[in-house]
Amino acid sequence: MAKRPTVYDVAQAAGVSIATVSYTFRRPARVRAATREAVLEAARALNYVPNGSARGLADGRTGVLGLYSFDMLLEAVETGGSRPVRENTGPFRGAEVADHAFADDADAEDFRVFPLYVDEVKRGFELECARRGRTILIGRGPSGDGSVVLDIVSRVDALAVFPGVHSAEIIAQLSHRLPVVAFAMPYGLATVSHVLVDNRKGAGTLTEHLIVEHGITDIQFVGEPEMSDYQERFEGMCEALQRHGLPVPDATLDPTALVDDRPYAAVRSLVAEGKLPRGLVCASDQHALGLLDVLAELGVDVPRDVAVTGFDGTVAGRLSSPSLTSVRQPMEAMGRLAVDILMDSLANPGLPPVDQTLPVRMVVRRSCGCSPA
Amino acid sequence: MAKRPTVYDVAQAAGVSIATVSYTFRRPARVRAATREAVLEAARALNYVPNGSARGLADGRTGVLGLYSFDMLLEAVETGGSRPVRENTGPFRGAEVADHAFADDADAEDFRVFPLYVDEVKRGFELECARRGRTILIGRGPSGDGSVVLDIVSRVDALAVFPGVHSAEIIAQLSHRLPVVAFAMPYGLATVSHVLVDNRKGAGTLTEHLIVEHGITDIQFVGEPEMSDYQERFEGMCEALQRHGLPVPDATLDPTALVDDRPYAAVRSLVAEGKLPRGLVCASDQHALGLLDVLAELGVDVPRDVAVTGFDGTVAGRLSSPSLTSVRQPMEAMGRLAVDILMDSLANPGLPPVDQTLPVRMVVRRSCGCSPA
DNA sequence: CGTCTAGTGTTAAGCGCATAGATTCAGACA
DNA sequence: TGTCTGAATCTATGCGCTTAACACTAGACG
Repeated sequence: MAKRPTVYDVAQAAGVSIATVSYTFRRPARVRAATREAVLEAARALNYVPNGSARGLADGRTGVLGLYSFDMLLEAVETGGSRPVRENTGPFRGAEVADHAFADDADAEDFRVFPLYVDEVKRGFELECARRGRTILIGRGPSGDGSVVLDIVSRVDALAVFPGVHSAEIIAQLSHRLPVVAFAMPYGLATVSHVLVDNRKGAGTLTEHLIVEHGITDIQFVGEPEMSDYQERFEGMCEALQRHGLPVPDATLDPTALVDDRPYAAVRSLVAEGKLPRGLVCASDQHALGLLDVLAELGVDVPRDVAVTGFDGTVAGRLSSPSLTSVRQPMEAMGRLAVDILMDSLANPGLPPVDQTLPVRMVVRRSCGCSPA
Repeated sequence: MAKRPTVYDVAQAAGVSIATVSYTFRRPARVRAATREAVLEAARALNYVPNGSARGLADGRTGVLGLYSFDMLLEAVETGGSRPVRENTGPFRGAEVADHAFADDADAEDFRVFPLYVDEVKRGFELECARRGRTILIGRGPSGDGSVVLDIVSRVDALAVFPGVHSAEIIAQLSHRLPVVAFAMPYGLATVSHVLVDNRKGAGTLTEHLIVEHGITDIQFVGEPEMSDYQERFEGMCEALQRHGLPVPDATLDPTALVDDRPYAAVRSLVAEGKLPRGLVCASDQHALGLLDVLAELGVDVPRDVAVTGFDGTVAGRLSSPSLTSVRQPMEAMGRLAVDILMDSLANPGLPPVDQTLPVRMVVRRSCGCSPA
């Protein structure tokens, strides 16, 4: 690779000082038209591109927005995602891949692992950044570990994060160095902005649908209570039950509990005991899909024996059998909104963090017992 | 935001020179254990994070891989993607968005615009980078314009690009400054590596399926010939026809040609003249979906009146009605392979660029006349 | 004992750019 | 002609880090 020309080279070629070269690019108005042309001409001839690192160092900003995911993959597996995600270690050799590019195509083909909720939000973020001509630095890492995200924070002006289970502390720390917006939990961090959705209302709407349209009166919730989003959805369900004078479960069915090394222990035992409720509201589409697998395995028919609902509105729920009644989040808008918030914080430092909650919308499909067109 | 601590602060706190601080992080073995601990302790206490820009400037590398798309969105619209993509200008206001987050939910909901081919490849790229603990700089911009990509090249060590129609020259230029790998065309650039798929074989397989399984003997190709991938697919189709002694069209049906401001002029007139062939092999799933819309509008039934095939194997083709018989590209593998190639080039400078071709696989669904399970 | 070596730590010189402040220069004006 | 002003350009410094080169110390070894 050729040595890259610098301001010095351009300055020499144009017969000016490096300051003039810099001003030509950063504050063209400050430079006489003729001089400016000469500089641009020289730059063009030399194929000059300003060095991003040097710029970042000199003026203290990078012009880049960061997007970091505390990895949900592992978590997806743990929560009973049907198929294990590809092991994330060891070398990847291109030469070898050509021969079995479809080795685990069952995964690739069935869109069950992509695009997930995160991916659609990320897309909104990218689209909005592209619209504004901004570039994005993307990274991801295990939920507990801060090393990768630290590598990022020093290269971006602001950061959006998908929090993991154990990331609250790290996120709080980051927010002291640069503007941070978190998708969903952990809210309550006073120094972090949040893009949220109306979890309560969403879960409530689904629950009422089961009650009103399908006459179901015994409903339980599948999801880990320790995630605040899930907690809110659980509460939304409970509130709806309450409004209708129905019994309210005092705990969720934790899908991560194992029996014989297999997830959904609680559901399995309910089935075994013949005590499965008529309705199961799940914390996410991923949970619901995992649940469908388990129920199929146990010979329980959905929706005949039990109605199941998801949350998110991912493609996977549309492709499953039966297709998933769910609540769709405005993911693209969420991603765009995050950019909006970050740019605002950059433009007006000192602005306090903001929380914005977006609406969700029910998507009725087959897993609840409806058979839409 | 608090002022960020530097090596100087850490050095002072630990009672050593800045060199020792730097070595502690870069070459721990060079520092006595006790000293190292002291430095790490001080760094921890101060919440120190090395500045990425300074590092990049000092040692000439950033540790970041770039991924750039010469924007396909506009192109997708032009080629008759059914729905126009959101206009990409004007401000985006978060405050307002809350009220109509689903304003154009028809788009969001029907996964027709996401994930596309590019998105799945990008995912593979991201996964592989995550696996290696690398961060990615992502950008996109209009096909003719180099300004955004230039902003990127000075911040990354190597770059993968989705070429646009008019990007060959820019890409060639980039490849003189850093390792570049291009997905698909424009190959022929001697300084650029390529990740390719077997377009000929893919299109040939589809064509033979139409011939052998469905007894179709008149087949034409829908796609712009100026893109070399499409050209190869066209040729693959022609070769298959030839092998079976069938007539070979001498040109493709260009979907961008307009009649009354509407795309697919060629197809429209064939229909009007009652000369529509029995088989239409499309350059991509997007083309095929656009075509399905047009045919539906014209009252032509697929697959009864005409068999249609796509290329790529995107979700959209799975959700369309009828679902799309297509060829699936190993997109995740393609993305991973690109990372592999770039890392190799970085590890062994001087290595010549490589071209790697991955296999594709036919996915039979309903648009060809089959009715799989 | 003097010399060498390996192990540690420090000094100092950039990396390429932005920009405050100094300098120069060309009118404007008295 | 002398002075003042504003525009155009330059000089000089620093952003935070890496690293070659050097300095020092404590054995090892002849």
